[in-house]
This record gives sequence, C-alpha cells and structure tokens, in this order.
Amino acid sequence: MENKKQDTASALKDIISHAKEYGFVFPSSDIYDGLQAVYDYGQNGVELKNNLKTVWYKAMTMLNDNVVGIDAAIFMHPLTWKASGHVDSFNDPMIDNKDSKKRYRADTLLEERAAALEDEGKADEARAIMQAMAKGLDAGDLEAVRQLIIDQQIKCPVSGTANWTEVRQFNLMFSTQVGAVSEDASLIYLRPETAQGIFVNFLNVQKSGRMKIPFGIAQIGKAFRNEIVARNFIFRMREFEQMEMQFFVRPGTEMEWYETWKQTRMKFHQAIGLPADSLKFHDHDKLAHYANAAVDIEYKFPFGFKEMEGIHSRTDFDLRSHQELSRKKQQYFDPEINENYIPYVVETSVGADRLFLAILCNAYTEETVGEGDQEKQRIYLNFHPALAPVKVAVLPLVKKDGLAEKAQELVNKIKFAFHTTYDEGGAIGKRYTRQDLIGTPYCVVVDYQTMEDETVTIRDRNTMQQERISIADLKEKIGYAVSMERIFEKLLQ
RNA sequence: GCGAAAGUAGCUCAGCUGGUAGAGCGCGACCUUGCCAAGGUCGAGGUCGCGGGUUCGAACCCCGUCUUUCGCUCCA
Repeated sequence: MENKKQDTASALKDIISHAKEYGFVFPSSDIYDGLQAVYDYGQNGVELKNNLKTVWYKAMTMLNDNVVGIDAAIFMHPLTWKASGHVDSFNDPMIDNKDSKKRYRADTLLEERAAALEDEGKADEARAIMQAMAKGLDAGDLEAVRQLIIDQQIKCPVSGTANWTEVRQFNLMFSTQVGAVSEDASLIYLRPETAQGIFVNFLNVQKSGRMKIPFGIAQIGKAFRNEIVARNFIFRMREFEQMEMQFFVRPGTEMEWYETWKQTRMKFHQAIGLPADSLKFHDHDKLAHYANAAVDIEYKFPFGFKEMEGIHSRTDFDLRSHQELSRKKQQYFDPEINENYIPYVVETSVGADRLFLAILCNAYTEETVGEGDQEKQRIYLNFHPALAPVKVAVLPLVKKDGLAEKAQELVNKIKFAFHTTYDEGGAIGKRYTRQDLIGTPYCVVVDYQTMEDETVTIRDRNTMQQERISIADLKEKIGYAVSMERIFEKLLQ
C-alpha cells in the first residue's frame, strides 16, 4: 500500500516533468516562480488541446444535426450570476477551527448563537449580536466579525475549543470593474461557468436558427474560479476551459435524454482512446440546487478516479430564473403539442484541461524493449493519431548526398495536409526517440533507395515496425490514419 | 486552510564538519558513422527559488516568503 502510493505520486510527477520538458504544459509565469494553480500550454500542448476541442466540437455539431455552437463573451451582465445562484451561494464569510480543522460560515455561527440567546429570553442581546454582525459584514470588517465570535465565546461543536482562524470572505468568482472612471464603474464577474452564456442566448439561437425542441447549443470557453485549494497539476486550475452542451427538451422527457447523453458521452471518451476500465460513472448523492439528476464520468488519474465530465439534468431552473429576473419570457411554443413551456435542460460539461490530462496520463507509456543485453527502457506517448500534436516527422537517413534536400522536398509536399516536422540532427535512432516522446505516430525516412525509386520507409510509433511505401501513396495513407473520421465512425457504431 | 517533504545547468541529481559550483543526460557546431537515445573534439548554459539574518566567509546554519508535490480539509 505504501509502495503503491509512492508509485502513483511518482507517476504524476513523471508526467508533469515530461509535460514540461517536451513542451506540453509549463507553469504560468515560470520565470517568476509560477503562479499558483495557473498553467500555460506549450507548443505541443496547444496542438493536443486544440485537437481535443475540435474533435469534441465536431462530435457535437456535425454528428448531431440538432446541435449548434455559439461563443459567448466571458463578461456577462451581473444579474446573470444573481439568476444562476452564484452570487448568493459564493459570498460567504468563513472561519476555521484550528483544532478540529472544521470550516464554518461565520454568519451562521453567530446566527445560531443569537437564536440560542433568544430561546433563553435574552432577545436584546441576540439583537445586539445580529446588528453588530450586519455592521461588520456590510463594512467588510471581517476582524470585527471574528472578534464577535470570540467575545461570544462560541466554540467549535467538534473540538469544543474557541481556537479560531481569521474570518475570510470566500468568493469563488473573480470580479473586476467595467468602466474607465471608477465611480461610474460597475462590478462585473469573470464567468465561473460557460453554461449561462448558452442560457441567455437560448431564444436568440432558437429563433434565428428556427430550432425545434429537442435541440442543443454547444460551447467551448474559459471559465474562472477562485479556488481555495488547487491541486493535482492542471486538474484544478483557477482559469480553465469547459466544453459544454446544453440540450433543451420538453419537460417530462428529460430523463430519457439524460440517459442518452450519458451513454453518448461515455462512448466519446472511449473513442478518443481512453480505456473502458479507466472510466466509470459516479452518481451524485447530493444534488446541486439546479439539478434533479446528476452523474460524473470519472477517469482513473494517477491520484484516483476523479471527475472529468458532468452530466446534469438541470430542469428549467436556469431559464426560469432568467425569465423572472429579466422579465423576458423564456418560453418555447411546441407545435407538436400546441403548448408553451419553459424547456428542461440536460447538460454535458467536460473540462478540456481535465480531458487533456486524462489523455496525457493514458498516453504516457514506459516499456521495456529488446531482450538480455539489448534490453532498454523506452518512453512514448500513445496518443490516438488524430489527437497527436505532430502527425509525421520526415527524417533524412543522413544529411549528405542530397538526402536532406529530398526530405525537405517531401515535407513541402505534405505539410499542408497534416502537421509535419523535419529533423536532420543526430543519429536516426535519437530522432525516432524524440518523436516518440511527443507522441508523433509516424516517422518517414528518406534513404538511398528513395533517390532511386521514390519510396520511403514509414515507421509506426507503437510497434516500431517499418514499411516501405511509395511517396505517391504517403499522403493518403497517413491522412487516413490521422483523420478524426476514425473517431466519428466509432461514435456512430 | 492545517501538517509533511522538496526547490542547485534545459532535465535528473551530487555537493562532507560553512571556505568562491559538479556529474550524467540533453542542447549547438564540426568530424566519423548510417535504421531505433552511436563515438570523438569543441562549445553554450547556474548571482544554488527569492528576501533578510548569523559569520572573516553561506548552496550548506537561522528567520521570513514564494512555488511544487503528498496527506487531511474544501469543492454550487
């Protein structure tokens, strides 16, 4: 058990090192020692991530003729977050007990105290507490709130002590100001989820696109949460990217669609190369304020099975809430049943960065090749060819005798069809390894025979086997293998 | 947030009781070679995370701080 923990810890460390060394993920602002829970994608990481986003977006919008995309702004009207429940849910003054390590809402502790006093017939005292607390909170004077808790000798119900930390305002939303003059400026939030951009555009899309229920709106975009604790590399970041689809359905049919999307999404993860036994559903015991059913798709990360995607039946919570606050009807007239209603919503929401991490962890392969004295450790990234950052590396066997020029010529022939790289430095074996380490599925070598008969060898990353083929067939052969169509075919099965 | 460990070259790390910085790999140029991390020569690259303190002198001791990893905690 002890060993296993060490193994999994080092597995993640190896992947983090590899990600940095080979240009996938760098700590943000690295030269300034990084910024907690913020990361940048490097030259290979951005290719992989873009491929993931593309395959998701196409799987949503091209494979389903009733799903369309949008790209909503990160800034939204502040009332959006009032309607969604984020403003109320995430503005709590919190306090920790140092002995029990339990965290409480400071206002709740004081309210309970006041209620207890009232029961004892000390209504005046109770009122004084509530007034002092309100004054402190309104003024943002958290130290006063803490002092109040200490003065009242409120103890932690678990540890029974009054050993409290400072009171801190926990707000998961980042805020900033819109407007150049600060007095005129209004507080605005960086969106903590992309979903609301879809909800507020529901009618715009439905009317302009003449969409009929059921239909979906898909979106990829950044979201921001001021996480208290961020852990596990890019698993929980302050700035992250979501790939979301909100599917609008007739009330009463939501559970069928919930089931359908559950299965569809699981199939997707398997189609892009994640093994079935590393994926599982995890039903939520405790439902969020907006949901009547919720399940996570979890992936077996080196630190355990963790949420990668959430599928929620959100009822009409969001649209109804927006309707109330905006006073604009969010209804759909269903011609089939001749009725107006606020649609129910089934949401699929996957973290692009989490999916990236899952794909990277899954791809990282250490294997022993050769036997006896020839035995060697080999590391490669086993990406689905359609996801790999670089599809093919063209390598001249040697630099001289015109082989380099011939190889360059070949690069120019294929580089517009798929991401191609050229490498002439060092021994051929080293160059194969360089490509293995970033997960390039194919290496094409120009050798002396090429000069005579226009054939090259093509080497497969996983098997290391080579095959000699004609240059004329190269584009088609590689193009077929690296196309996302192979993934879509699996989804349609 | 609490507790633990770590931070030295691009990477992995060594560096003794405090005495002005090392290896392997990688990287660049050239020579040799030519199908799975080849050999040789030369070279670039570090105010030892950062800031203080102690000391004649600090990578090393002390304090603070930042970052990362791990365990709790938290996660609409």
